[in-house]
Amino acid sequence: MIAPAGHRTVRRHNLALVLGCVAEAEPLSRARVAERTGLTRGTVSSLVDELITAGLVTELAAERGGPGRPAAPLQLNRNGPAGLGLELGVDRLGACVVDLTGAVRAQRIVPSEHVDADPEGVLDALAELAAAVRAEAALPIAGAHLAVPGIVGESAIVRLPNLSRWAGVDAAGGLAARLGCATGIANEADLAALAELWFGRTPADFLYASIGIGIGAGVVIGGELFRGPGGRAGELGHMVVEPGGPPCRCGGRGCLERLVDLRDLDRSARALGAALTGAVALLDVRTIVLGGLDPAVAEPLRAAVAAELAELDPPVTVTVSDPGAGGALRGAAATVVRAVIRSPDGGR
Amino acid sequence: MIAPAGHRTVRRHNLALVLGCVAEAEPLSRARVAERTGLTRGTVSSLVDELITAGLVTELAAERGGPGRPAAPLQLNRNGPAGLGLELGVDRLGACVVDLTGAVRAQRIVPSEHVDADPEGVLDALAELAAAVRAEAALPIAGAHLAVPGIVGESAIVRLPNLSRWAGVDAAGGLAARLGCATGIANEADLAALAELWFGRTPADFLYASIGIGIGAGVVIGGELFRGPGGRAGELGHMVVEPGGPPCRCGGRGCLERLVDLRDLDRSARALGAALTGAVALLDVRTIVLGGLDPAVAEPLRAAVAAELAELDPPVTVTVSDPGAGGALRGAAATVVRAVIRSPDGGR
DNA sequence: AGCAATTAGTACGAACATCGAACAAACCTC
DNA sequence: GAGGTTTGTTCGATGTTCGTACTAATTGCT
Repeated sequence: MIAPAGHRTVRRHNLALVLGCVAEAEPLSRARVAERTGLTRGTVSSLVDELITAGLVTELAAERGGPGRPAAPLQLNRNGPAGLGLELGVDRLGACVVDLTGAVRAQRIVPSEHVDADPEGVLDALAELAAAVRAEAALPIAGAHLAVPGIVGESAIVRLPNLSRWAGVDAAGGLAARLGCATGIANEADLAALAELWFGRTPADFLYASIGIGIGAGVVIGGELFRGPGGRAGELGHMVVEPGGPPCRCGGRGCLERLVDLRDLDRSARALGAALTGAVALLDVRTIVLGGLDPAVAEPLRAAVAAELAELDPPVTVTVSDPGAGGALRGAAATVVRAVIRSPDGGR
Repeated sequence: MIAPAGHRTVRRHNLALVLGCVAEAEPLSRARVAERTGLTRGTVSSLVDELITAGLVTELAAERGGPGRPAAPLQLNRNGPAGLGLELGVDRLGACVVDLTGAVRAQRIVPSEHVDADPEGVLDALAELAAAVRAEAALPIAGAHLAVPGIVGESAIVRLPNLSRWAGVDAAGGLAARLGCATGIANEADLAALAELWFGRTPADFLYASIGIGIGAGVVIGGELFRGPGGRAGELGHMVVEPGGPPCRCGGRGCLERLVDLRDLDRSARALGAALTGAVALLDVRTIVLGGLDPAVAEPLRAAVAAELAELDPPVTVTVSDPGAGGALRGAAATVVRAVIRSPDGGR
């Protein structure tokens, strides 16, 4: 409720509407787009023209079949602006390029132990990796997004529990300078949750629990990431599971993160069950996705956690993350192209 | 991303923009509204004309002061459409009328023990109470909203833990028929949280914990109520505080609701502290408002809970609800007028 | 008194995006 | 090859905002 609306606003809105429609169910003719969106065929034609000249949409050869003039199928431009995803893990670096449809066009992941390494040197290595996938994909890059294993504030890293040397480092800014394109940054669990939403088999509302070296979570409500007022929402690892238990660096006591040890699945499942029961009560999500797990551990843990939540009403479904979804790296890259699809005019 | 935008949409948006601007900082001249909204003075004139003929805004006598033509102050119409708030408590009934500014223009609260009473009879009594406040306020009623102590689904009561005879009763529909106006329904804690937001001294992000016969919570994020996918979000009472503790009817074990007993403030504060620590981690709210408390208990409990949360980083503020905010009843009534202000054309 | 300066609100034409309807294009079937 | 059907484009009408010029009403200075 801040900005006035005018002609421009309407055009922007409808441009995004048409592009989103094509992205959702390509290929689609102009006539079908008109039906789905409620716009006139004439208006759709005008909007599609603009999207084509912007390089976001392409028109395929006419498709003959039934009676009447054959439709010209529209689809997202596979050679249009792409997203560059970057990952700074505790023990690896990753980079990938995703095209407008979300397909991975190039990807590299290299092990890289950098707990004690100089952040600037790591950023150099990451930029080099990015250059390699960019060259391989040979697509125009609309922007980049970086996944980090920690809490992210306003475009700067606030806390990386397992990478203490990064405290206060402006990783997004450093990469933007090295790469020459706008670079966002977000929590690894949040981006993995989005990948699960876009490329996995989740409903529009779920909690993604990333159970790795720490425990993080990404919460998706209504198909949107729920970040909370300060961007720190979903800190599942600091739910209190054992009141009066061992103190945690967060200031609480008996936090989940300190009680989960995957060598003891029963104990871990009980702790996760308690934390997730609370999360379900508070957020009202009915699906839990467990991610970041070793394949050998995943299914037993899933079953044990599901048993802990079995009595809840309404019932809660517990699943394991979809390996095809692509994780935080693809989520980061897809975040960029999703932003393009949401506002095709690119902010003017 | 569903509806196409056109002239109509723009007009609606700007109408709401102007009305919201006046509501936020009345009285305000057309020129100031133009400055604040970014619209042209001409456009604002046109929009204000429409709002005045719709009976939502009134023009006061010109205000002389500095040089130049005196401004005609605009304000919300005190005699415009009003909201009817209704409350179905465990041991009382309430009704109130609130004008467009949110001011209470008539209010009645009567004790009424109806755990064993017939719902239809109770609705009759509530409708009668509503008729009385309507007559007293003598304002046109835009709609009604009902506050209930339980979980609300899609416009029907889903569960009222303390009023078992109401399971499955369509209270909103029954009241709409009796009152002759559209009637919404929501959880008591949610509406009390909104009252706190609109008429109290809270920031735009907080958790309101209603500690009465049960324990509920209303979560406000970014100035908006966070309801969750199924409208059940904020069930603080079913956070797990004592894993493996006594079973709860929700299917969990060791739920907060079963462990809080205000006669033992220390124990209650520890349990609340554990649940709220989890809520803070998950939702990232930094302010907790305690409501529904006896004045004698409120401050000691606040202090005890604040002590439990003292170590958290970033810090969390614990306050007691503002008695001037008006609680769920005023929140219900204000919900109606807020809806009018948000979409002044009334949906066409 | 009278006149300039200042601010508020109104009037009018231009720009722009959608809508509706008519039209042209391309294919299928008979 | 004629008729029917569906797709996509063209063109004028409608409606809303914007920019500019104009009128209105008051203060303050000469």
